[in-house]
Amino acid sequence: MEKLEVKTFFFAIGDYSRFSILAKLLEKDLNVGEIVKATSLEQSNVSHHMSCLMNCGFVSVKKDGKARIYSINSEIRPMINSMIRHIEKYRNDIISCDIADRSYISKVIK
Amino acid sequence: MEKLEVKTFFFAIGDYSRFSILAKLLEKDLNVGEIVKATSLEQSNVSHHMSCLMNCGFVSVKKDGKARIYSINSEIRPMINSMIRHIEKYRNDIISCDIADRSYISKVIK
DNA sequence: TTTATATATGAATGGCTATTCATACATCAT
DNA sequence: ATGATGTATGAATAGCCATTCATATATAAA
Repeated sequence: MEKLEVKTFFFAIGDYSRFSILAKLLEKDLNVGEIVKATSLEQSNVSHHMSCLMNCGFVSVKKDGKARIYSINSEIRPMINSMIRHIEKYRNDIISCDIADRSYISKVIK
Repeated sequence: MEKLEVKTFFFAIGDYSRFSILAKLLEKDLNVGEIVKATSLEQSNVSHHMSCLMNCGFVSVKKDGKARIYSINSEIRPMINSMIRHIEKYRNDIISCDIADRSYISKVIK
């Protein structure tokens, strides 16, 4: 396990917006407009994120008229599910951590 | 699953240095000096990371003379293991992703 | 007490990168 | 064709945060 794959893995999946998109896609396939509504992200921003998720092999896409329908790749479903379960189970522990660096995060959370 | 816990979770675990430390701690408990050797990080840097991992509940510490021996908390062992397995299994897919953003990463990897 | 070793803490900063803005491209309807 | 709608792309930037440097604290040995 070397630096490149670990950094790339967390770069792709460790961003809140991208992880949220993957979580939504666990439930059902969505086109870009639907992802925009589901996440409250801007359209161009969503497209950038989808480009990242596509190229890292986390999602697939198919055309449907003007729309592009994205679906999560089945191989990563268990991984995402286990991360979500972990975050939900240890929610309180995670939130209660009180490190200096957390101030960085707090500033960003609206 | 809300923004704060997701961001905090990935903030703590999604950093390569911290993830590497956790991976080392899966094998055996280590004091700071041993972590320094195992990861080639600087001592003060390791201490900063341990502070983060402590406060987020990922590791525990006990004194042993001048040394502080850190151990990974058993609840997160399965999670870290599954992440490592995933990264190793899909190593080629992860590495072969060719997104614009990857240039950010490539610059950093030595 | 003095010195040495192990670890922690505080401040500063350089560079990564999510987001935004502007615009281009693709498809469909009229 | 022309307009409308859905999506992608390129460039710019603001600010997060890992790392480094300097220093403090803690413990042990002499």
